[in-house]
Amino acid sequence: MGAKRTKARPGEGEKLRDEILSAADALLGEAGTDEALTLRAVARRTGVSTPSVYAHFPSRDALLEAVCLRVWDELAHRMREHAVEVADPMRALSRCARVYARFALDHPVQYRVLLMRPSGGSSPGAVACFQYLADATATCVRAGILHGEPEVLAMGLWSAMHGCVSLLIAQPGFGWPEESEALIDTVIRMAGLGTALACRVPRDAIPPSAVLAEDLDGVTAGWAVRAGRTG
Amino acid sequence: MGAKRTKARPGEGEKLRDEILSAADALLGEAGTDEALTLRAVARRTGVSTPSVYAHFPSRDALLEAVCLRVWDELAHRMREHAVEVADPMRALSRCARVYARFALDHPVQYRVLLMRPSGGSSPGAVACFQYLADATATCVRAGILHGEPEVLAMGLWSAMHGCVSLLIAQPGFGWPEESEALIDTVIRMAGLGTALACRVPRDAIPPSAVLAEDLDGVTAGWAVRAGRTG
DNA sequence: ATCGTCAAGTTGACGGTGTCAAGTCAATGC
DNA sequence: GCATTGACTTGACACCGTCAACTTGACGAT
Repeated sequence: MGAKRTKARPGEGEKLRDEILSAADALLGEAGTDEALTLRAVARRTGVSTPSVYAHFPSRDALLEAVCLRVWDELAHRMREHAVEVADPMRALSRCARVYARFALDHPVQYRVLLMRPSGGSSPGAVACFQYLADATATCVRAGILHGEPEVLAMGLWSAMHGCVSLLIAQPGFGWPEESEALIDTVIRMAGLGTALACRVPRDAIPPSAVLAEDLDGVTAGWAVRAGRTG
Repeated sequence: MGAKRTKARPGEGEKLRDEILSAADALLGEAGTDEALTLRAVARRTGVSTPSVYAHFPSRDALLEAVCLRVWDELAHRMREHAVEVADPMRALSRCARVYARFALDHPVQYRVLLMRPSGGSSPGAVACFQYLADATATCVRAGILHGEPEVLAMGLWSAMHGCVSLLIAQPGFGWPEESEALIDTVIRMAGLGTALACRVPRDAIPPSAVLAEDLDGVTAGWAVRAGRTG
């Protein structure tokens, strides 16, 4: 809309900031790429001249980051919503990871901008993403289920989850399983069980295959029964 | 260098293509960002006019992809070099994953361009990366150490490894362990062991924490001895 | 030896981009 | 009523990818 705007009164400059963010958000949503977020496009859509954006954001990148961070509130909300009433810490962690993946795939553009781009320092989006997983991991450690430094374990889990969703986002043409949920499930199970194991066996690499296969067969025979009963 | 070029003779047009690729490679290396790869900069450095690049590459993106794919030969070479003479399939897989991570961190710009960007189809770089891990995984399956669909297991492993290195690349300011090798080790152990376990326990989620902790304690007590002896 | 041909490169331009310096203009405080 | 000030605009700069049209120069054939 190129409709005329009545100039805001002194003190109401903040209102334009929100309008700019909304216009930017709409652009991202419609185009599905951050390349569509042009200062000129944003300005045109807000009904304002291009350099006016600079009154509220120091650069295009700052605007891009700000508009992408907006949806992070939703991540916080989903995390809170799904974390309650899950007594078992390991199941809570798995739930947390699933919410994480779902959030990333629901907001691929924003996730890509904040987590898959060279960011000078550490992006606030990344810190938030990690924190939720780290909290759930720490709970497992406190409960005696996982052993080791919670932060390191959480980084491992985060890596697995991020790798999964970022590949799904960046390489949609790869021959993934028809349902991306299947891959996410696999990664969650793998990362969860792997973390549980990796923090118990000694640090010097993966045990030899013979040992691995033999011991695992014993363990999983038991699990096959129990998990079937209680799941 | 703006030095004059003697125009190539007919049939020697391919030579310019290589010079362009080299110039582009140097630009990426010096700047550490693909944003420095400007058609004008490439042309200037090659001693040629800007549109001449279009005789060999249909677009800037095509040139960028081509120059990044160049280092993939090195990945192939490293894989072949390190894969030989590792008899234990599980150790070979772990070795393969380590080489993968090392390669990615040694070529962050190229890795980012080919794997961390929205690519219409599936990028050849991604396919290659996956293939090496998939081969090593398939060997483990054939050896009876891992069970399940090799492709799915490999995707899980790939996710974990890619997540690890892509976060290290894109979020260098995050509070990672001082030595990135430590994180890589953790992820490899975690992903490897997790894959070994996840393809054995039934599909319906992670076992309840009580079961998990109890069984794992039994397993890992044995491993602590054996792995210490044979590692 | 000269000419036509044709590949190889160049010139110049177009529309688009982020960004900045200077100017405009209405509402406010005195 | 006037100066001030914040909000916004105008106009420009340098750069970008890309394309159409033009020039150049080496070659084979005559």
